[in-house]
Amino acid sequence: MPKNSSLKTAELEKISHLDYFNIAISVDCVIFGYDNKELKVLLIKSDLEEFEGLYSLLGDLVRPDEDLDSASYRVLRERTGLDDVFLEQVHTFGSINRHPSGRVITTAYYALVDIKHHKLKLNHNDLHWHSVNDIRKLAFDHKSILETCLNRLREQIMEHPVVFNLLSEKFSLRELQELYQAILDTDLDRRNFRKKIAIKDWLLDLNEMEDDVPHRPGKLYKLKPEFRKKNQRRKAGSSVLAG
Amino acid sequence: MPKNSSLKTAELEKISHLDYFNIAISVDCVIFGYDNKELKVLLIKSDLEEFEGLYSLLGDLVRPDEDLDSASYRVLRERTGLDDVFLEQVHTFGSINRHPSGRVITTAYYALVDIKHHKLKLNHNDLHWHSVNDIRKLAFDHKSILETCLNRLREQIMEHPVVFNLLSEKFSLRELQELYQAILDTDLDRRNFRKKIAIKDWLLDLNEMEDDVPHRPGKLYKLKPEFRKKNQRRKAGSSVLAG
DNA sequence: TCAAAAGTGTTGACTTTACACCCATGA
DNA sequence: TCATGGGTGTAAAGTCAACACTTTTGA
Repeated sequence: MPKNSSLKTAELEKISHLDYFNIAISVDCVIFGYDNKELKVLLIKSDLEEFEGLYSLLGDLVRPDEDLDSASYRVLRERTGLDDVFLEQVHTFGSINRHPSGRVITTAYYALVDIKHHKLKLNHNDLHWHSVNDIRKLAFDHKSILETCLNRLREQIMEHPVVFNLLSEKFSLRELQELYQAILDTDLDRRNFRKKIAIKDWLLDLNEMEDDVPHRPGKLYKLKPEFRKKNQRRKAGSSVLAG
Repeated sequence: MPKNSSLKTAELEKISHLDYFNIAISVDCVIFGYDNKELKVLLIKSDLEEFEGLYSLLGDLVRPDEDLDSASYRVLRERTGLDDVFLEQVHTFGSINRHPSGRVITTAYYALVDIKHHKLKLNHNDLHWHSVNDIRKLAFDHKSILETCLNRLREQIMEHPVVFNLLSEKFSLRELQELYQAILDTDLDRRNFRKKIAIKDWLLDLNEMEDDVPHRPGKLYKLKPEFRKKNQRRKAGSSVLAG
């Protein structure tokens, strides 16, 4: 018994919304990896004739029964086989003509994966890792999406312990510094870098040494478990069901 | 003449997208104002029966022929009459059940307006300014959207000259400090605050004094013109046409 | 024995914080 | 003459950037 007769119910409003269900929504994932002292991004050959020869980010339309985070997580899982991955929403791109097939608004996420993880299996011949620095042109507005995500990554890395998702579990301080340098595209002072990392107190000294380097080996560290966060929501939800 | 016959054209792909045109997309604006030493937000009484008695943010569905920024700008203009407003995208909320009328994904923006601007005209009886600190419950997931936008605002204000959009053109350093305190919900040291603002070099000394205060009047300042940015894209586009 | 990187401290510049007094104005 | 806020400087603590030498290891 509504007091105010001008109130609509959700059911009634649904009808008037129908006109607007003609914009599609997608997610695009900027999947970063790290190899050979370079920051990489996972790209696929575009399957649209309009963009023949160009690469694009990995994305898909959002399904009616999944939320945005799940959709990007699904894209990631389908393309890489990985299911415990750091993933963060960055920005939504909604220019009218950004997609030649029609009106598609896309929400961009960035993901950080260990390019050497044993579970990583690229599921498609046209999927390849590209050095971020070498990328000139991408399909759609994906170059601009990539830049936005790279900027976000750069803002995050000194404040939050995220880059460890790009490394194997054990790493030396040299490897860590090289990774920071690759992301920031700059050189860092070794002593200052080590001091800064020490203050954060993110690392656990494993009392192990590198054994595969052609020079004096460094100590190995791993991220303290309390700072691992990756994709919490998913982990909680699925691990109960998976038993 | 495509070399690879598996390439689709955009026209072909359009068909397979049709299944997905059943998610609506909206924008929601967290419109901040400042009055009486309190940070305010503009809310409207929800017109959905499900949320009777609750307030909600100002939003609307995105039209097929407008981009996201334009849509949020339109909401702002329609609701406040203002057309030169600071507006920034914050985050996109896409939980499956966030809207009782169906699947609606929303992109949140925050706006900063001068609550005393002579052009400001609230176009609806159920539109009111609410103290951010007093808000308990909002319709939909709007409380969480508000919190996300408030956090973003707090992150921005020391780095970027944005808060001036909440003040009249001329203001004293006391007014500016009170505004920062309202946004951050904390007290600031007067001398340190003034030093910090002086270093930014954002302000122009107008060589005028307050004349409406019951105590010693302070100097008046305004933001240097080169730091005004508000909604650049719109201004550029419309001013040419408007002549 | 050489090449490569590990490991490690100090100094100066700068930034941040805490803190107190006199002044100008209107009521 | 009182209450209110305007306006101002300094010292101590902390942070940041620059910089060099000795050690360990593998080749």
